[in-house]
Amino acid sequence: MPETFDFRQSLVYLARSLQEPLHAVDGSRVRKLIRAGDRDILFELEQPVPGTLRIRCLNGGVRQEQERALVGYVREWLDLDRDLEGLHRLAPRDPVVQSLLQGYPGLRLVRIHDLFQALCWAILGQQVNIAFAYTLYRRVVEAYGRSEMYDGRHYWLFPQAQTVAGLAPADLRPLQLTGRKAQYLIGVAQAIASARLDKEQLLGYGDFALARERLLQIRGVGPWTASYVLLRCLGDVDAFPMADVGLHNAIRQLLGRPQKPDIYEIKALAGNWNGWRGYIAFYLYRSLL
DNA sequence: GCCCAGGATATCG
DNA sequence: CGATATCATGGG
Repeated sequence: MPETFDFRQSLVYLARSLQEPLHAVDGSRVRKLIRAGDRDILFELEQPVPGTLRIRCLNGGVRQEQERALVGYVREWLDLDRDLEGLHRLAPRDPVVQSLLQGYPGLRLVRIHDLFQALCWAILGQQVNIAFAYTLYRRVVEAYGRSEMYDGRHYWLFPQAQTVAGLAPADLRPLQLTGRKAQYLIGVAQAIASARLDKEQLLGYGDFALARERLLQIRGVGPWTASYVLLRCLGDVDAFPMADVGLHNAIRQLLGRPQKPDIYEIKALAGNWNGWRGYIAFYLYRSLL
């Protein structure tokens, strides 16, 4: 376990919404259902001793190969393999970074493994407040995802792209998605289901700028959504959703300003964060909880 | 009732 | 290319 990691910080972020359908935080542990090849694995993550993490499968045994997949999943989910030295080096000469690192020591990016899920979450979050975005998200999951019951609670898997690809906007409208969000989601689902869009393909470019261009070709994916997905799903820690009003507000609070800084000031600030703009964006999101 | 919210797109000058 | 209109709905 890296020294610059505090599991409790992950839990705070994971517990930010009571409507979150895809994992459940309960005190000092989190439970989550994931697809693992031929079966679904419900696992529990806990920190019995500082500096360690314990992964336990709750719904049956795991073969060695599944165990490896599970460990890999967790390492990606909580961004455990990242060397944050570069980020910490920024702090001494940047009051914003210093304040964030002091405020949330050991916080690491919480990633979204599934590309379809990440894109949907971003699209649902476009131009609406987070609370409403969670409401839409939960409705989509509960309408088209799979769930497994454990210990009196449902654990959900995000819907598969193939499922949503077969829907019509009229199917999603009753969930109170706007006509546009419905179209965007279905379009993204079709792109992924038909393999025109694929996470491995995006990572395979070996250059996040190319992945970004590819994402921007998708209808409904603009600069904000592309950056958000690059950060949360693809792990591009320099991807900064510049147009994000939430980030603007986080920076305003941090600087103790009455009004949001304009785009030029934000660009100037972010200019000092080269290589780590996305990670700092995640810390800024955290500061809004 | 009003303003805001983790935007994207089409259209215009 | 930059500014503007439109979408469209809940939260506070």
